[in-house]
Amino acid sequence: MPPLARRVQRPAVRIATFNVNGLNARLTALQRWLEESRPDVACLQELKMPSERFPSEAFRAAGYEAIWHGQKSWNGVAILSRVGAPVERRRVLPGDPEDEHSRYIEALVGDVVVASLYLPNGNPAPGPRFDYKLRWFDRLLSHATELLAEGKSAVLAGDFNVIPTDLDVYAPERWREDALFRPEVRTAYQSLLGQGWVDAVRTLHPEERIYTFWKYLRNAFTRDAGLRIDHLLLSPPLAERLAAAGVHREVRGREKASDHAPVWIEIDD
DNA sequence: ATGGCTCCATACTGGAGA
Repeated sequence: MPPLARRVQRPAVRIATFNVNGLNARLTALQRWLEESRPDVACLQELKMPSERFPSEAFRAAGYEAIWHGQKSWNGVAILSRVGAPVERRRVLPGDPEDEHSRYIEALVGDVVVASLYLPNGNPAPGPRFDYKLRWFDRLLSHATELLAEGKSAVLAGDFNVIPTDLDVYAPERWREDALFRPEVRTAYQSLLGQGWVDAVRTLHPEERIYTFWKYLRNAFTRDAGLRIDHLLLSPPLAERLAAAGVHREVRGREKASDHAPVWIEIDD
């Protein structure tokens, strides 16, 4: 498509992902971000609350219908939409009936398959927690293949806990042995791309240093000592319509901020 | 290798995060 033709079209759908690091602690900041940026679809991670405490009324008041999968203290994922209620397809990543972490939820929003995922952190590595991360990643690879086979517009959005390349971390050498950066997880991430999934932010900004997470410690945000670990991966039919992508960095700089910033994309109609 | 910070639990301290 020629650039001019793209420019005159109106973006039809804006999809965002945001690891809120505790929905109770973040509700006010989250509501402010929703009012300001008005994403059509927002995928949330790290709710850190039981499902029965999810503040669905607060989101409805803001114009969003939601589906969610919480659990006490840890994990928890949700999908919000203001363009029609998300129609849930699954709330568990297939492949391990023993896995009780709430790290995956998937819905149809309009004609787009939307998945909100929170991949395990995996530290310390090596060890059982890292093994769990790799097993979870294998399950994601299997399911992602099946999603692509449907041929639909689809997005895998969330906190992948993967730093894809040296460009995605402020100090690569310090992170080599970390569970977010070890070769095994980078290879798994590359396998997703190899299947045909498109990393929206990196595709539109191939050379730019873009971060989505900064530790709370040691003024990491002020020093811009960040990582890019929150991603939106698009199936080919959706990637064809990708118009813009970025990070709402300013949200990370506010009072009572999450340690992650929202990541967003715009999809042409 | 550790600690710095923030969240959650039923807590005055510890686990997890990344």
